[in-house]
Amino acid sequence: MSLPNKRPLTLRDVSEASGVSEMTVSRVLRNRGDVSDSTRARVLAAAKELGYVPNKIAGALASSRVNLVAVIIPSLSNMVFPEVLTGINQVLEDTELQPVVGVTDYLPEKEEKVLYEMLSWRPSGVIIAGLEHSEASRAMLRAAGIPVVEIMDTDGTPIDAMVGISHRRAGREMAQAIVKAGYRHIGFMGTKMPLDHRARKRFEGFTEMLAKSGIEIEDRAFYSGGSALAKGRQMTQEMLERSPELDFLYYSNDMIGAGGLLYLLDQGIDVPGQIGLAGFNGVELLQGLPRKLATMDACRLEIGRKAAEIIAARLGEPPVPVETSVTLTPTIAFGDTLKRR
Amino acid sequence: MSLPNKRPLTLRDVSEASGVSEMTVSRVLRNRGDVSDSTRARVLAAAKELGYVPNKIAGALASSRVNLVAVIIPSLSNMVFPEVLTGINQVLEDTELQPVVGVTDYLPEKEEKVLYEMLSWRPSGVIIAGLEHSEASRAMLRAAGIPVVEIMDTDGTPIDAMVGISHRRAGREMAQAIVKAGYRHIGFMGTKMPLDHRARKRFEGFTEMLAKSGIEIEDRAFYSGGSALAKGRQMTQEMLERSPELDFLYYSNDMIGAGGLLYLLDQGIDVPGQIGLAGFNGVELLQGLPRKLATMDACRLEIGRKAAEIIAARLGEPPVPVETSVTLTPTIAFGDTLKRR
DNA sequence: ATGAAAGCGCTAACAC
DNA sequence: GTGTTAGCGCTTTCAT
Repeated sequence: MSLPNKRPLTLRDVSEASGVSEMTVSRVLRNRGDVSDSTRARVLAAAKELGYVPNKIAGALASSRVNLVAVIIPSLSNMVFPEVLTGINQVLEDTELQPVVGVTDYLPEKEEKVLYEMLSWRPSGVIIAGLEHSEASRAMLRAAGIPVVEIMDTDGTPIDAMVGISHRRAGREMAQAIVKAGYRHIGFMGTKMPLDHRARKRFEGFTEMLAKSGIEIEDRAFYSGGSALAKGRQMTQEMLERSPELDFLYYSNDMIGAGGLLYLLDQGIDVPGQIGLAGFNGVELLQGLPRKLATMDACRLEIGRKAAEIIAARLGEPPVPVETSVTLTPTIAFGDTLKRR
Repeated sequence: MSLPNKRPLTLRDVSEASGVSEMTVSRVLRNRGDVSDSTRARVLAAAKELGYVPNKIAGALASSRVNLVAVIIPSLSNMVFPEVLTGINQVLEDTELQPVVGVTDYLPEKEEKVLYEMLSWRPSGVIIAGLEHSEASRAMLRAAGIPVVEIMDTDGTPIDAMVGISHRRAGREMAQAIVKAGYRHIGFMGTKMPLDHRARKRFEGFTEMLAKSGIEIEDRAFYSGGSALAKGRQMTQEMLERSPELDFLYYSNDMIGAGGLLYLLDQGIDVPGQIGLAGFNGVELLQGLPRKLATMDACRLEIGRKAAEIIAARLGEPPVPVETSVTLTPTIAFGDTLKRR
């Protein structure tokens, strides 16, 4: 531990301090090849003494191996992606691989930029949310020549591999459960995000299945920005004032659904008797609410784990062949806001 | 856009495709130096045609410049750090710098590991949460010879620069407000995290100020894991059953505070008349609750912004001198759960 | 305005 | 077990 040098330390410094060749120092620091215990000890002592931190940039260039996995997601703020990251981390922790996260804010141009930026670091693999990407992004991913796992959604064709759930089917199943429970006058609330393809697909599946029972959504509302809980409250109030005949409210995410639930309880409305409710995602938050919102788990942790496993398997030596398409099946949690039939 | 080659493209490929030297191609791609418009056009066309993505590893090694800023935080799951990241992003977006996030889970050993890992990529700067680090971590940070901004907390001495609030003072001020409002029997609930130094400092400031009024905390409880909202609910119930004399509950974060609030409202208890409540953080979620929890904003966005500004200023050409210690002052939001005096 | 040569700090491959 | 040599793909510097 010396005084702050201007010049960063190099292998050469450790080599000189320990009287061992750079090559041997390198071997010790990477636990490669045979090095005698005495030499190893001497090198480690010198490295520690100097406070040497290897330069991965040089290492990566020389070995053309980069232990990074690019993880590209739309957002960090809605609780769903952090959980996916947790799953990825859990798996990658047992490997040499390191996740590096990029955020796109649901913007294709930003996705393109982030992807370009990350690929320029030559990662060993990519995990990216969604199946919809700009043509340029798809081209980059194909050209990269590395494993690419598209996650969250399986309604489409992957570039390479995919892990997720069918949001269309999720929407259909919820519609089915609602109709089966006897609700007939349905309202929908969601985020104003034309680029959230998964929310869109859920909605499409939902309306499609309702149509089969001759039911149409009777009111809908979209929000953007602000506290989802507060918006859920406010939108629910507005919608019920506008459309008092509604007997079910379907929310595109649990947060606004929770806001709606709190509002209805406040008003003393009978849930799920007078009005039923359902959200989507299975967020942990719901556990603390006075009543449990019906929802559908998006299998976030599992998606993260599985995606990381595919990357790790592909990158293994030798590469293990793995399934390139994993569709998980979420189940409805009826909670206390959706009659069981 | 060619078929997936096994060998990644290099400058040389673009050079050959465009009939211009590698050096000139490099200049075009970085917008450096004088290049004739015709050459520039030819090069750009070739690069695009091939789908070339520059190799930053080689670039960084050659120029010994890396436009990365390491951001090291304890967690992504409690909403507070994503907001700090947003602030950092907002500022760095206007620069060449790119944040790279590492997560420590509040574990010093993991912090050390993550730091080592990140420093080995030779970032241009570090933003790291907290002032408490292992001796080895501090040594690494000093030896790195790059700007280091420690964030969130200013109760201590920074290695280089710091931006945050005084959690001790935050605790004291909340205690003061509570006593002033006439509450005398106080319970505390928090996370079981001996390594969350900021929560600890708030608690210390809180008890210290209470002591000045001759008041002592009469009951306390700690939790770990699970849904904070649910835990807040449950712990509040248990605490009030155990200590029915309490007239105020101070929570170490808003999430458990919100759980407590929902429980009390369920029970029909008069808040803030019979029992007052306060949390900490000013999370957006609270806006949707039936009643607003008293809290204190941790200035998360501003901390992120300011930290990034310091890094950017230090890294500018020429480096702009900046304050190395910024203490923001949060104010109490009384909401509907703390009598105003 | 463009090119040639040198080398960033490390590791692969081979020699001893 | 340990050392030597030759790059990895760029950018710097200097020449033209």
